[in-house]
Amino acid sequence: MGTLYGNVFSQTTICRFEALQLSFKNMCKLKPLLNKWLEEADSSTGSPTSIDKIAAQGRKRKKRTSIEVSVKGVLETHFLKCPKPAAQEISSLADSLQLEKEVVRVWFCNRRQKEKRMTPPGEQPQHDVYSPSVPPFPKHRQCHPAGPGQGLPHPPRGDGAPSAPAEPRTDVKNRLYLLQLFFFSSFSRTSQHRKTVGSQA
DNA sequence: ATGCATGAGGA
DNA sequence: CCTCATGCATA
Repeated sequence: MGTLYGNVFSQTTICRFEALQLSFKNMCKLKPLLNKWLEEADSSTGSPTSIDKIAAQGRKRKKRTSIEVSVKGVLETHFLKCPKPAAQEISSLADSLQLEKEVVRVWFCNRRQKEKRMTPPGEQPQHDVYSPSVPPFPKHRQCHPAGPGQGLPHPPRGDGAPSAPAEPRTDVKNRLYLLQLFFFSSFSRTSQHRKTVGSQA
């Protein structure tokens, strides 16, 4: 048992799902899985739902290179100017920062992904003319392993603009709204616990 | 909870 | 090379 989550997804994914830090598509895909877990935990029969997991790769993982804050600052600046630099730009940038080109490339990739994640709290979903069969989303919040009892999923992040939360994205509201619907229909039951996932705050 | 990384799939 | 879904490792 010392091993990880013998079950399906990693703590990372669960966490990101709950924090709404996944793409909309990804969120849709994961919802059914999470439901399975909830049922499982609910019946508490200990039925080991194993839906497989991609087999382990027999390759050594590169040691995580931690980038210094100052360097991150530089990268961030460049990202604001050009989110998708060409290979050559990456090369020179990496060179001037004394980093491997690959590291810089990956950094940009991840940065772009981050940009596309679910909108962090700050704006509330709007009432649009969508499905009339669902009540207005409550302010619920579901099982948090050790959460004292807060209703908000995540604190805001210092993204530079303290008073200008303007989102350049357009479908954000749709995403949020649909998610609320998902969660509402999914978690409006009992069950407050989930097993597996050995280490959480 | 998040940062850096891998890998599959796509132009 | 990119995007996307995911996760080991780390803060």
